[in-house]
Amino acid sequence: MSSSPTITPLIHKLARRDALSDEERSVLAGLLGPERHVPAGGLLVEPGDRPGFSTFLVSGFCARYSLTVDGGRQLTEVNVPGDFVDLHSLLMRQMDHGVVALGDCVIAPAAHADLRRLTESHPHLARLLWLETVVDGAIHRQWLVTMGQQNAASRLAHLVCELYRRLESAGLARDYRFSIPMTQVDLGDVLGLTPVHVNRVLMDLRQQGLLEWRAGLVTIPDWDSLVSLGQFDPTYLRLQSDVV
Amino acid sequence: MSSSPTITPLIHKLARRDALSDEERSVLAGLLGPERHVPAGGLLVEPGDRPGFSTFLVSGFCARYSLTVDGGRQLTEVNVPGDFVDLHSLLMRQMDHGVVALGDCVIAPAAHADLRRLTESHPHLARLLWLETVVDGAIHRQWLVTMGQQNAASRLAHLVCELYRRLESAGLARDYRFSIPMTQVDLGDVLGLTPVHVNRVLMDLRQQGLLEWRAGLVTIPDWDSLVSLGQFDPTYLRLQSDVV
DNA sequence: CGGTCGAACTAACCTAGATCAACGCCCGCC
DNA sequence: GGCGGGCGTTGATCTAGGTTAGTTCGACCG
Repeated sequence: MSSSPTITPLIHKLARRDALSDEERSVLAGLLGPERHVPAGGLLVEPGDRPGFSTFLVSGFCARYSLTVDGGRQLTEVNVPGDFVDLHSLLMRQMDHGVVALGDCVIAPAAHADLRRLTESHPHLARLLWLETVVDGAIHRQWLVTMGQQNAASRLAHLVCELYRRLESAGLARDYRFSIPMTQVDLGDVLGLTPVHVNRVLMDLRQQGLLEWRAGLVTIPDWDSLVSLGQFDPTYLRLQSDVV
Repeated sequence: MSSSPTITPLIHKLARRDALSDEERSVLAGLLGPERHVPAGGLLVEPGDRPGFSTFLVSGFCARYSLTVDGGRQLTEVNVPGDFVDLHSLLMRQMDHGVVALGDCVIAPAAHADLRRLTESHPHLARLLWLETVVDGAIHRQWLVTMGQQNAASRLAHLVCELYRRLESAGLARDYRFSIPMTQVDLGDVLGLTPVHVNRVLMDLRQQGLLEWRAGLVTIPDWDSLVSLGQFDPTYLRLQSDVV
């Protein structure tokens, strides 16, 4: 069980928030189990599940979703490589939502028993993981603000800005372009819009030269304008150090 | 510094989720500092603050809010007595949002230094507090679902159901009635609606015999219908035991 | 090589909710 | 005892986004 390269994104991510000792790094290295592949559209977790482990996203993209009784689907967060998609299931045993693979994903489990043991033996690491779940909450709050106060174009702009910064920070985006396997239907489920209207907004932003989103490839020709349209302020993502 | 009655709602709340030892109870009892009063409309925390303590709501109601550049205000959670309103500030130092008193409030601080010490010495308690922040995230997710998928009337119905169950669980509501100092403007800021439309929806539900909301006093004549209108399922609130 | 399926795109029409503008009520204040 | 400011209420009008019902195009497949 030597440390696999799987874990390095997690170490990088936590170390960006606060310094990690060598010992802490080696504890993290022992946390993840064997990798597993999930095809596009597959479910990593289903609502109501009581998993015995939390799932770490090694590569690919997935999203948390909830279904409504009348057939609606709302995506409540998009996860990028380096994220724990359901770390909170350590505390809240039964999943209140599912997680769907947007494209092909590689995931690795971290057993709850090990995580619980970690909270006993390594409180500083535990606080860093706690912070991960707290940042999820901050992302949710920000999405609530955009849903409640901004129109479709602003919401879309905000989402693209958030994804770009998070991917950039994970080393998966640069030069204002990135690729992500989300269809216009998926976007509608994130933004609370119909696919038809997503398309209209997308065409509109394209014509204004603010955004290209074609075949999973996103290009941002005018970052500043997109930021101001989406009223995007990245503070809530806590991508810089924030000692805990 | 003997234990004040201030702390008992917190002990009750945590004990509802998992058994607490006498020693854990006494640690909690030593956590809260002296009470402070905040008048209606006052700010418990402002965006950008870096508080050295987390604020516990002893009595009254408050709400987390974010402001947008064009003058909008979005309330992202309503807090009821027994809630920590900014427990996450222990991890995420700088506040990404503010907290406003909806009516007169009594609050008590828990020093971050003490909380951090608690995570070292009492991991089980730490996990219970972690769960508190995780439940906040679940509430945010549920609100995202209602914002994205439900119309004004359903959103309002859902909010009232959530408030009733949370207040009931805190011993502050029974017989399908409770009082809460929220104006129609506040409701609009929660639901992402204009006060005008909140009023129309309220009048409508009143005429249908589903809901009375007058002068801060809420009455639910037909709980089942309100639940089904709001598609309310209380699981996400974790009001029952959920061993951690 | 035609057939099917998923995804992007388009157009015509419709409604939930916003906007704007009053008006009444109550309560605290000068 | 008048008066100004929240708060609730109402009506007329407007618009962002939903609904319905397509077309197009490329990828895969038998």
